[in-house]
Amino acid sequence: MFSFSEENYLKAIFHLERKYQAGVSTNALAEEMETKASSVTDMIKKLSEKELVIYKKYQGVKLSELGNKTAIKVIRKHRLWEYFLVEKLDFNWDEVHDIAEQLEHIKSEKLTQELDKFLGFPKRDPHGDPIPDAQGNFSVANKMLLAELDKAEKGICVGVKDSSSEFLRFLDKNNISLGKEIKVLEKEAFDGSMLILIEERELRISQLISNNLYIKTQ
Amino acid sequence: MFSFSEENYLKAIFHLERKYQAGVSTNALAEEMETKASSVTDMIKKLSEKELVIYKKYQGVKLSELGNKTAIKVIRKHRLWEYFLVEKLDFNWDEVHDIAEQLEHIKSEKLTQELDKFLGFPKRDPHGDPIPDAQGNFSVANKMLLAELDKAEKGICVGVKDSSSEFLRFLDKNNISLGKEIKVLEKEAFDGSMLILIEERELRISQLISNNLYIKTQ
DNA sequence: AAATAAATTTAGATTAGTCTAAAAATAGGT
DNA sequence: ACCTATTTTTAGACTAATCTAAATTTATTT
Repeated sequence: MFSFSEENYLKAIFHLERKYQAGVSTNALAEEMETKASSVTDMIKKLSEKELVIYKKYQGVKLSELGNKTAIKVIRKHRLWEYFLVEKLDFNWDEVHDIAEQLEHIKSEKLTQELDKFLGFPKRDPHGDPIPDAQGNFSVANKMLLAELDKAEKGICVGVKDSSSEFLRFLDKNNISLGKEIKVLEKEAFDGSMLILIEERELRISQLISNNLYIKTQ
Repeated sequence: MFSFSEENYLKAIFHLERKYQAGVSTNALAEEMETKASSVTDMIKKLSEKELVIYKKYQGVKLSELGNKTAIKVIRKHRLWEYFLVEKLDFNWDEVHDIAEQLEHIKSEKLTQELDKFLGFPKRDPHGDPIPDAQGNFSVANKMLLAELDKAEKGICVGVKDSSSEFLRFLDKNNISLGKEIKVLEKEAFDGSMLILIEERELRISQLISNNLYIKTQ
């Protein structure tokens, strides 16, 4: 079907499209893929020939219908495997990304379906991201960043924006996990830090932290 | 670490070494890998530079200590995944080979260990082949081919030599599965076929079949 | 609107893995 | 021991994915 590299580009474009609806630039894609702009141009041409993306020179790329469908399939597999690793093999949520990056490219419709069934058709991966179903549908939660909450407001922690091992381990260390309620006690205008209440504990967190935690209000 | 292709060559050499202890020929390897002899020579050179095989021009190859260890790790993963697919995801034993061929290349020591633990440290895969443990040790069963049994002898079916989907489905259709007792009622010298007794049923099977079924006698 | 800066593409090279065709080495038969 | 057939290796080419460096296009600034 498609190569690992092609699938990785599609996934990257999919994610970047959320940020740049007008079209994903070559440089943005190069940064996301940790490669050079010239390599990106080459690959985009190939994806364009295969009708996976819409591309006009110098104008950036967008996923075609087919490209979108393909990207979602890869993301579905990635998130199902992450769920499997955490729920069945006792991995911590900070250890699963790199392994899922490999597993997401395994080609077998039946495997994906059976895995989904075995896991009980989970709706979200360990980082709170929605898992697309077999038809490619997934819920787009009405979540917001903790940093956007005002003083005295509260919400449930539902996801992380940064899912690096470093950030996740920081959260573990401070006993912040998905599903817990967080209330903003104070906001410091000077540095953007905030004092929060979580499980009876008061905790001061920097803006970098609150900018990477997704919250659902009420 | 090593590429998919390198790992596949190591695995192929490992399997062929059982047949050709003196060294695996370029042509034998080419046939096993379904590629050309010239491609094999190129790859052998690379494996030799990486000290995975012992190679002298025109003399065939053998796995080095490192090559052997590496091949066994890949085989361990292949068989663990096959077990997973059959026991946890309800795959039939004839459907798992190609998927395991992909999964065997996933790189993560921890994943392999946790999967092994999750599965309860199984000793054999769905085709009766032994699963190497974390140290690379596995039992070499004292099995023989059904075709080698004489009239009136019996044994337990413990494995298959050919694990193609076609052969396995033939066995399913005739209700022959691992663990069942088979008794040889008659042997036909002319065509090598035999009449066997399995679960009260009498069945005539060709030599091609009896040559691909492993039996353990007491 | 021209000059400059930034982004993007092109040209040409590189590596891994493969191929075909030709050359070289080994093995077998007499 | 020689001739022939088979096996194996070498030489040169191809594709996918990448790179550097140069050229081109677009964007920004004055």
